[in-house]
Amino acid sequence: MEDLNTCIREKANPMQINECRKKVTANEESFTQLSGILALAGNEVRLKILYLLDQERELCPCDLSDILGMSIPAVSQHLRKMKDSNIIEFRKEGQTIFYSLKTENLKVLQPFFNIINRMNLTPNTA
Amino acid sequence: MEDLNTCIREKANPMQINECRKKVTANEESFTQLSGILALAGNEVRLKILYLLDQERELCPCDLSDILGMSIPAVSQHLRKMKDSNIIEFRKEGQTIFYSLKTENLKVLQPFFNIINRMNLTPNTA
DNA sequence: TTTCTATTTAAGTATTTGCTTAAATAATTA
DNA sequence: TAATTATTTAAGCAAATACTTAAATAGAAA
Repeated sequence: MEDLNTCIREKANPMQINECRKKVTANEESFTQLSGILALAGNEVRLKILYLLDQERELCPCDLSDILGMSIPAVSQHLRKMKDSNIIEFRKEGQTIFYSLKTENLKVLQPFFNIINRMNLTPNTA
Repeated sequence: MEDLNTCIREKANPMQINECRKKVTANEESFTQLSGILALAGNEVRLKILYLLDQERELCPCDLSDILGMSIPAVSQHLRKMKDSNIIEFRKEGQTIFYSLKTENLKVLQPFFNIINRMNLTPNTA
């Protein structure tokens, strides 16, 4: 009873643990970047927004609010988060702002959209 | 000044909005499921754990704690979360518990691991 | 200019998250 | 049996989230 909550298994493989440590540190940046994008897409509202932007090419906060049935500020704050993380961009047309996906991140996001479309292969049961 | 914070654009396309609503409701379940998995992988610690489980086939909380440099209870709670969401499973060997990825979810997770591996194509600058 | 429309921003709040430490389980060994 | 080891669970807490409402900004139309 000297080092409580520390668990140093006799059967542990120090070589394996060391190799794993190396892999983690070598990819540290990738883990940070990727988990950031996944965290954004890991919110149901934002995943829907991303999916809709992919489908429609571009949409404004007003329409998104209408489609998703939630307040405009709520939508706007989600859009800002994604804009700040550089996964979406916008263009102005009068007082309307159209948001769209940044093509750079499509490689990461496209598989998700494919999954969503593939998951729902029974649109009308007829 | 009658319906503040509601924005009904004249230029909005009601057809488009209606189609979008349909798409969202048709895929409601997919959005919930997928965003759940993405939220799990959207945490940097958990993404590392998933990556390591993929690389090593299976690992115990003790070794993961050692590799990641964090407390065993912290690791254990992440593992529980992923076990509860059915993306990992475990087997017992004595008092050691080995966690591994559930193969069902590999289709969703594999692209992430590929991205991590591809992101780091300059391991040693020599 | 004033009013209206589209959007953002700010402030407040309830909920969730991810850790900490301490205690509880459960299998193993002495 | 008691002590050790591997792990989980519980309680507590600071920080992050995601909404709300109200106010601010800015372009368009009257």
